[in-house]
Amino acid sequence: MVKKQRIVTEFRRREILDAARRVFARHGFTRGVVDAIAKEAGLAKGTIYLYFGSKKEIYKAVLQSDMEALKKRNLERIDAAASLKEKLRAFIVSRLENAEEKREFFRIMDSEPGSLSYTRGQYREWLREPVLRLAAALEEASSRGEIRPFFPPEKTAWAVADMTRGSIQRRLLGHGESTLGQEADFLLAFVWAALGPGAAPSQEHAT
Amino acid sequence: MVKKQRIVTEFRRREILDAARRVFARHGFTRGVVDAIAKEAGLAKGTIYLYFGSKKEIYKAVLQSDMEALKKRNLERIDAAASLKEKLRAFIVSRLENAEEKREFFRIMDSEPGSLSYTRGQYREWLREPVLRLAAALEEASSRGEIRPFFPPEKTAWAVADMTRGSIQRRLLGHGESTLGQEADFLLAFVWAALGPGAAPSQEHAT
Amino acid sequence: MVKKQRIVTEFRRREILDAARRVFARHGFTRGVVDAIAKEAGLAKGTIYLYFGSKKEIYKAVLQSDMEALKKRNLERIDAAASLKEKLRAFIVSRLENAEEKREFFRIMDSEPGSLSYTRGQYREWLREPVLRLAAALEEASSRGEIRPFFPPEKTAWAVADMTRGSIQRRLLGHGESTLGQEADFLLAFVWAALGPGAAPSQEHAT
Amino acid sequence: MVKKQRIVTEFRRREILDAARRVFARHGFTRGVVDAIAKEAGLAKGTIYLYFGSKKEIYKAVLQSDMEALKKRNLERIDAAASLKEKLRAFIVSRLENAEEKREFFRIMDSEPGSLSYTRGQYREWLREPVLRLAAALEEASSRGEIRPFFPPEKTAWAVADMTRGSIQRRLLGHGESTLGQEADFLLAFVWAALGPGAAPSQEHAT
DNA sequence: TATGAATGAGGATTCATTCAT
DNA sequence: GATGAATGAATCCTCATTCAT
Repeated sequence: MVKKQRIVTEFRRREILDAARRVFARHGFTRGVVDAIAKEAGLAKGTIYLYFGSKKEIYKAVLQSDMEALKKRNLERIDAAASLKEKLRAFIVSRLENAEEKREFFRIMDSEPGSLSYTRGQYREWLREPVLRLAAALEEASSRGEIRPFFPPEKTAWAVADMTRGSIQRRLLGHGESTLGQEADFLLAFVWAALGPGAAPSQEHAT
Repeated sequence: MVKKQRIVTEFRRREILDAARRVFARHGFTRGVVDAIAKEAGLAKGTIYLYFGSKKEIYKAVLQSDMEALKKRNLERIDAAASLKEKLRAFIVSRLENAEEKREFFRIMDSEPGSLSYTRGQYREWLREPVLRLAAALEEASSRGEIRPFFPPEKTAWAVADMTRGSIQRRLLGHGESTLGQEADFLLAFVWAALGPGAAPSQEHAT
Repeated sequence: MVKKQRIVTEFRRREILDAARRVFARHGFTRGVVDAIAKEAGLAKGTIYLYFGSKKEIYKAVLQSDMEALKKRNLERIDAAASLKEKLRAFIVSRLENAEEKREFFRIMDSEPGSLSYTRGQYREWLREPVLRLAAALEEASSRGEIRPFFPPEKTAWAVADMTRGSIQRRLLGHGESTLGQEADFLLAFVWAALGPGAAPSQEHAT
Repeated sequence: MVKKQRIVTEFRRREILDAARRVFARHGFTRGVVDAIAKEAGLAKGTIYLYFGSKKEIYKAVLQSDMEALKKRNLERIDAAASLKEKLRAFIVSRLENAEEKREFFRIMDSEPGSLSYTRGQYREWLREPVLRLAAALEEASSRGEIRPFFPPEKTAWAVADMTRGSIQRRLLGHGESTLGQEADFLLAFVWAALGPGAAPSQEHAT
């Protein structure tokens, strides 16, 4: 029954990652001590090292697995949407929901990255694909005349991502009084106002 | 001559903060060791503790003083601008320039914060005032009919801040091939396209 | 069938000792981890502890059993030899051959002993008997006038053992370019030159 | 007064090395814990690391410095001696005396080497020079007809070293009832009997 | 004031040993 | 008997902070 072995091992790894995620979310990487992770997982310290080679590896695994999952979900949502507007909404809503659900992961992302010269870069890496997917949709819509053709698709897509991210952070900090839906509505409306069909941008009183 | 005392003390503090900023920018908080700061400042380690109570205090002071200065400059630039559009440009350009110039500070902001459960929050605190200033300008312009009245001023202002921040980060990571000016132009154009006078946003095919 | 039990047990013990010998030879006592021994023996770690109480015990058992075997062979060879010279050659050659064959054991002996305050002492213990046998032969030969009567038999026997040991070590380190036979020939010739019938030693130009 | 700094530092290093030597002599490398070294030196653990980068480095430094000193003394003694016989005595006596005086060092050498794949090799390295010096003297004496020309000088010199080492070890283990002088006398007599002018070795009943 | 040597608490990692299955 | 997952004591090393000079 080798299969069972695998499953148990996988289960333990997941337990540890879950514990680690909580600990890292609370204290960041440096102060998220292995002892705490072990305790949180209900295991002895040594046991942790049966499943992971080092604390850093745990950290990376937490981020990796979460990012992977989130990216996947993100892309699916975008792809499932038919129109550009729907895709934009899918991107925004999906990310806001992810943040709601994976609060801990986002807290880590928001907390202690660069020192490891890993997190931040990895994070953008993860974002890149959905953003590029969005950019492609923008480009297509632009060529079809659905939206104003003035804005470079990739820059635009990143701008959408940045605004969404800001919303998420404010929500994580408890600064948001509006609901998730309101937040999404605002962002979509704002973006669409900029992109949507209409007069060329800033043709009046140029700087 | 107590005054002179003061001045010397202030001078030393500044020296230490400058050294610390460089060190923290290079290595983050945890790995930015006091020894390195002392060496960078050309002082003995013990001396550091004559001017600051702890490493954390130094860290806070670095951020505090930088934030303060940047905020001040930011506000001045906004206030000096006459029209809303100019104010928006002032906000965006000023921040991009700040990032260019105070690269180290921004690298810190971008690197190891939350673990201290201090940085990130403080950062938003600093941003808040300029953002609110922008929001006020938006509100006024809105009431004067200069821009579309559909978007809540504060949310809008934060969105502008978020997009700008994203640009800064991409530039810090070396991902930006465009010049600072191009970046600013795009952001302004995008924002203005959303805000600018014209048809109401997304009144067509509502979701 | 208790007997069968015994046999199986003995077999397992031997398997473990063989594995342990290889591991200890490669890594010494401290770094020769039980895990490695288990793997080498094709057993689970826990199983090891069914046959030995502790890692130290395994270590001792390895040395003990090897020493025992080597000592036995050594004594037999000495006893089988007729003349003193033959006995000397038997002692030297036997040890050189042992080292060749039980390279691993000698590598252990040569590697990490004293820390356990056991090995080194044990090693001499093992040597003692063959050395004393040699000493007895020397004494007899001396009394029969076969060799110079000037040297205390035991000291002499130890000297022979020491020279042989040095040769072995140099061979283990790869420093020996000469064959086993040449090495033995030299040692025997040297010893015999000192002992052999002839003028009294150092009677000329005394110190 | 930079000089003073140097001296104090050097003094501390020496203190630590002395403490470490004692600890390593007692427990070997693995079990000679840094804590014990610190305590033995009357310092805090952290202080140790101000003077040495790692435990291994301390260990190497102990051996290195001792070997260096001993080698130097050894060579001087050999060089100071006029005749071959005197040189042999110098070599033997010097090493026996060294062992007496630097008992701890020899205990380390005798205890836990190979695992570090450093000690043992280093040790022979240290020995090599005096041994080769001796070999050179043997060769010369041989060519001058002072001693029998039958034995390869280097092999002979190593044999002398091996016998001496054996004596030292037995003394360290407390097995020696004879005085240092007696021990030296025996070794010298034995060697000289083998080398000294006289009949060719083993010309009778060859094997 | 300034120094920098000394401190020691804190944290990651290893590995002999145990024990439930 | 056999297993190998789990344990946690033991150990090295780091670094913020103190303090005698």
